[in-house]
Amino acid sequence: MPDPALPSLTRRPSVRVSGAPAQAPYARVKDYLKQGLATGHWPPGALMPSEAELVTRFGVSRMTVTRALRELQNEGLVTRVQGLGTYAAHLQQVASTLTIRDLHEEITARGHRHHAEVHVAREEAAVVSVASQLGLERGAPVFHTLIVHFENGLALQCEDRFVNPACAPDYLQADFTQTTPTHYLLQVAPLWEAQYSVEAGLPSAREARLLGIPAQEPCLIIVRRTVNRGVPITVARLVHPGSRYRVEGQFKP
Amino acid sequence: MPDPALPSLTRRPSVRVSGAPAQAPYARVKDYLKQGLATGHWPPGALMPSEAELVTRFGVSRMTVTRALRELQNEGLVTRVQGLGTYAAHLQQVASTLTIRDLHEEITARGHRHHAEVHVAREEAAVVSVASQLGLERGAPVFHTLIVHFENGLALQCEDRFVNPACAPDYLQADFTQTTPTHYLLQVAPLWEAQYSVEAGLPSAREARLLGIPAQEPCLIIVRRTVNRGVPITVARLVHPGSRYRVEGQFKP
DNA sequence: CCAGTCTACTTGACTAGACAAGTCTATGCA
DNA sequence: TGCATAGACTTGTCTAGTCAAGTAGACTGG
Repeated sequence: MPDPALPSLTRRPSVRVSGAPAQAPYARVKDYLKQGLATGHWPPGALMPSEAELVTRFGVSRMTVTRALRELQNEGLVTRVQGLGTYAAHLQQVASTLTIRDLHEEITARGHRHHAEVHVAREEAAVVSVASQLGLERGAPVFHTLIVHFENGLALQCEDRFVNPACAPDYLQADFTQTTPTHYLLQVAPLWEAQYSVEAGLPSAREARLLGIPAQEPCLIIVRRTVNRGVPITVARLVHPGSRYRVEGQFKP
Repeated sequence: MPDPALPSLTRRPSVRVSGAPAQAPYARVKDYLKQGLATGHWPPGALMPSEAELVTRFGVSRMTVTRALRELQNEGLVTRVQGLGTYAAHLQQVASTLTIRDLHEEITARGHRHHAEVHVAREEAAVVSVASQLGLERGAPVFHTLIVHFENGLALQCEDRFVNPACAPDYLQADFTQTTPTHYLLQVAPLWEAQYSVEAGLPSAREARLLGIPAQEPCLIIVRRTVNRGVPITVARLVHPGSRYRVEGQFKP
């Protein structure tokens, strides 16, 4: 396979000529490969240059080339197999990502006012569905909160949450008009793993009433389960009026 | 700050005793730090051990420690500042991620059958909204496809897509009953950047008819805009019946 | 013809140094 | 007192080499 154009083969320890940005060598190698991938010079599945080739081509040490390739691998742009070589990744298999942020942070970042109404905050006996998701016995005590979050006085989220008491024994003592459960739980137990599901659906009658929306309004429903070091912490159902809330994100390889 | 328990200070080049997994040194350092973060030994914002400290503590070279720390940094678990040190990250500021996959891949991965109905596939003059998103003049020619995707005979997605002809001049020649537009476009121009928005809403009358659902059924609506090397490629509106489709994902630091 | 072995090439991981550059503190001078 | 500067400490990046381990193809003996 021939090579894409090399960007100036001048070497010597990244000399900063006048106001030039002076890119680090590993970044130069990385950009060279990235550009070849972007232009289709190496179509998905193609064998890319070996480390040794890049070493001689760029006149850098192998560690430098290795770093560039490892970062491309972490970004999902290439696949590396020991003994075989480096291959251009099948990008269509690369999953894109969406961002979900903490609600309080999101609202204040917009320069808006956030407040919360606490409707339920008590200990309950776990029903089967909750118990199984939190890894508890049926009937075991769990903490239950039902909080409605407002942005500039308009209901944005109805947060129905169950918490494993073993992970946050003082959960119910927190003042959830001042801090969000997410924020509190992250302080008590750092987040280690979370599973999400996002769907569109109708709110329950109670949720519609709490959110102040018609029962037929489509809602964006996020169910989130958080696990810390193998121990389930919390399960939450977050219901948002479809007309007021959307999730946005971007994907950059 | 005192130190979390060290996992066996025995060194010497990772000797594989019997069937032990023999963890790589950089992974041992990484796990040590990860565990300290998980147990709250270094709460968010705390100053963590310097590279020099870890070098003497683990008896490895600085490159090894650097790699462990750089990977933790890429995972968003620590923040590093030149001249200052390494700090435990404020996890609550870390955005979680959701995964969106190519529909055809998703359906076949479930072992189900995928087929598509092409309702529109033609060149049109761009209206203002489309032109601005694709970076074209109003009235410029754009390719427009409207395709409904089925999983085991049940409509799952209504895909309304506009494509920049400059990026994929032969787009309309493709057989979209055999390949998805996403798949085709990824072959023509590798994906470099994408912006998403996910919301719950009602389908248009036409969308409801094409999907075979009532006009009042809540739908998960994803709007995706893809850009390759600064040039907009395509804008798509993907409408999914809320009762049949959800987006799932997980977040692992 | 087949099975085993050998070799060349590849990535994976590491070492022990080096220099650069950013941040803070303590010191000394005007 | 106020300011400049010199260290000490930190991360960022690089070099030139080493050994280990996985893969594929060629070569050889039965």
